[in-house]
Amino acid sequence: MATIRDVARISGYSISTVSRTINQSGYVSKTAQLQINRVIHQLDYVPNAIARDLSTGKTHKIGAILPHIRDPYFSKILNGIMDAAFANNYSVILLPSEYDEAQEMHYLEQLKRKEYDGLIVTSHGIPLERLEKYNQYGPIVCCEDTGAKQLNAVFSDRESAYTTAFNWLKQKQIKRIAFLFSRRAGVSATSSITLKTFAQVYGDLPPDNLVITGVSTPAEGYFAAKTLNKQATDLQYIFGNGDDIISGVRQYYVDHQLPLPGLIGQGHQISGVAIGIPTIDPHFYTIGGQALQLVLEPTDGVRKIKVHSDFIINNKIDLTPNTFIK
Amino acid sequence: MATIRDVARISGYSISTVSRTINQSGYVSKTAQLQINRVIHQLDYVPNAIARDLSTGKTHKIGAILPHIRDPYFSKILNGIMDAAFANNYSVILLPSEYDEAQEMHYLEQLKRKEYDGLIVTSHGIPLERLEKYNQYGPIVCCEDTGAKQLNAVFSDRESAYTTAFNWLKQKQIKRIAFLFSRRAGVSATSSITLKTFAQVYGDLPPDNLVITGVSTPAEGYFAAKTLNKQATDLQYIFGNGDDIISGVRQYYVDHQLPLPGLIGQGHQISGVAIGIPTIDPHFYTIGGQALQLVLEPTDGVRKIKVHSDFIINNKIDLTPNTFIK
DNA sequence: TTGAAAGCGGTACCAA
DNA sequence: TTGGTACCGCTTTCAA
Repeated sequence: MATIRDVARISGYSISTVSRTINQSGYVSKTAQLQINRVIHQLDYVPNAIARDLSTGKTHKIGAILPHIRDPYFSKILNGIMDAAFANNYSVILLPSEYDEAQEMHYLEQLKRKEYDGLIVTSHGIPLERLEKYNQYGPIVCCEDTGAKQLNAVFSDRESAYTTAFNWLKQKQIKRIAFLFSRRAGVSATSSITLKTFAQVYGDLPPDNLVITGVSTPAEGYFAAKTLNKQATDLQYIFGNGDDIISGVRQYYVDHQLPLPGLIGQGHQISGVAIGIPTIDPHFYTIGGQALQLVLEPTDGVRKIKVHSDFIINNKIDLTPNTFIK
Repeated sequence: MATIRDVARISGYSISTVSRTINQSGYVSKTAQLQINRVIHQLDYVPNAIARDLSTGKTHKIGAILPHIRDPYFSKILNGIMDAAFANNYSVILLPSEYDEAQEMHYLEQLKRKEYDGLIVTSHGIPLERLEKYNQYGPIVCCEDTGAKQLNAVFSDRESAYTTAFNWLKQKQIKRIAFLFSRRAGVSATSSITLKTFAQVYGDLPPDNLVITGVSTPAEGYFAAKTLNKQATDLQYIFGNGDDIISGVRQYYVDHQLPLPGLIGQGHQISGVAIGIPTIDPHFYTIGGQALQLVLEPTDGVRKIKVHSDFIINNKIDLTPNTFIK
């Protein structure tokens, strides 16, 4: 592989002149350019990216920590990040964590090592305090409400959509509502907000036997339905943590020819449209895009950006091409 | 940010000794280790990844070219790549192309510039010949049958599943079958194989008005259904290029209260399970994993790996947790 | 067991 | 317009 030194030597010009030619910066005579470009072509030379990165101190890469991409939630957010990165001439590195703290720490260390120029944390297992500490080593953006913490955030304003949804249920005289969460309220911000909003509308938290945690796949939804069917009588609605998951729930009732309770999904995914259930659309694609924008921004202080979310009652296929991208 | 030089200076040892301590290579006395580690800790020092990459000539990153990740096809394959990369201590860089040739060329150039150690091409717009040329600059693996080309490949053996599916249809006396493709047969390998296999079983290609191309979203599926319903009478089955897309097709018939033709999907996605249609499962997750394995392998010659695919008639939710990951 | 020094392949300042 | 050269921060060989 030819280097800039080879080009310089063979063309008879100096390294500096070659560098200037490559980067089209500073003064280079037409003749020099011609000569140098000829040699570059002849040697099939291209500058080495790593060397350039080292010299400039930038990698033009942003790391995206996500538990996994099995869930459309993360696919959508990632898609938002990716498109925005692309538009800004950055590329994104996938950093799967499975919520493992050690793994997440590893990625934070990599930020410190300048493996990437910034970090987007879509979801995490480690406490926010830890993230906060690593902010000094490079820009970090979280995709959740970081509250009083000194951490950039882009997150969905779910309260409004949840409030709308719960009021809609209340108006329909619905009382017995079950909840599905992936992680329990202490750990997951989403779970806490859901329950808090519910309590605001209904005046009280749901009973323990109507809150199921540890559900994050359709199959787990299926089993959650089994549990609910056993322990909860008169169940009227199930508020799920994803349309796909609710599909699993529904399957259980269908398989056992049981009367189907009302279902509400989240994520505005295809599966929800297929079975025509109401859903919460938190606009993950937008969140991802904003997060990337923020991580690239010169960080004078901390910024928190709230993204609007919707409760979609009449959930039918959107005929605008490419809508499900987002 | 402290450098290895700072550590050397302050600890009183040489750079080499510090380096050896960090990498636990070569001989370092216990005392030296202790001293040096103390200084490392005190300075909050971590080695710079870019400098290390430059020195070793490796980035520990693999680029994954994909048109987009809206389609579960690419999510699954990406998931396979990602998990395998993780297991091998590599990370993956997302390289979205939208099938744009210029963009794909750009990524190939980046490979040449050593931006990553290897490249996985899940799908592409540029001709294989082009890819072949760039093989010299770093390992490239394609996720399709590369035929006689000198290009590593990991791909799905779809013929067998397609043959099974078409025989199943034939046995049911089904004659009028429509096809949905994202790109036309000349461009897309999948389309060609589908039609070829169909012809083998049925003895003839489907009539032109039963082949719809340019369909790659549920919304486009919806419109395709509209077209089919107009121009194709007696339609018995629709063979779609994705479960999600077929969901869009189904929606059209449901919306207009038309008799639903038989539907066959592809990808083994949740949406297909939700509406209980037969589907082709090409095991994309496995393909992604194998592709990564291959790109890391010391490349003595070219390898082609075929991954088995299934025709799933009784498509119900798989109750093994996490199955839809794959 | 340790250290000097030559890379790795660029960038960019400053002098000519 | 051009070139010399000091970085960027680490690895690795070889001699001491």
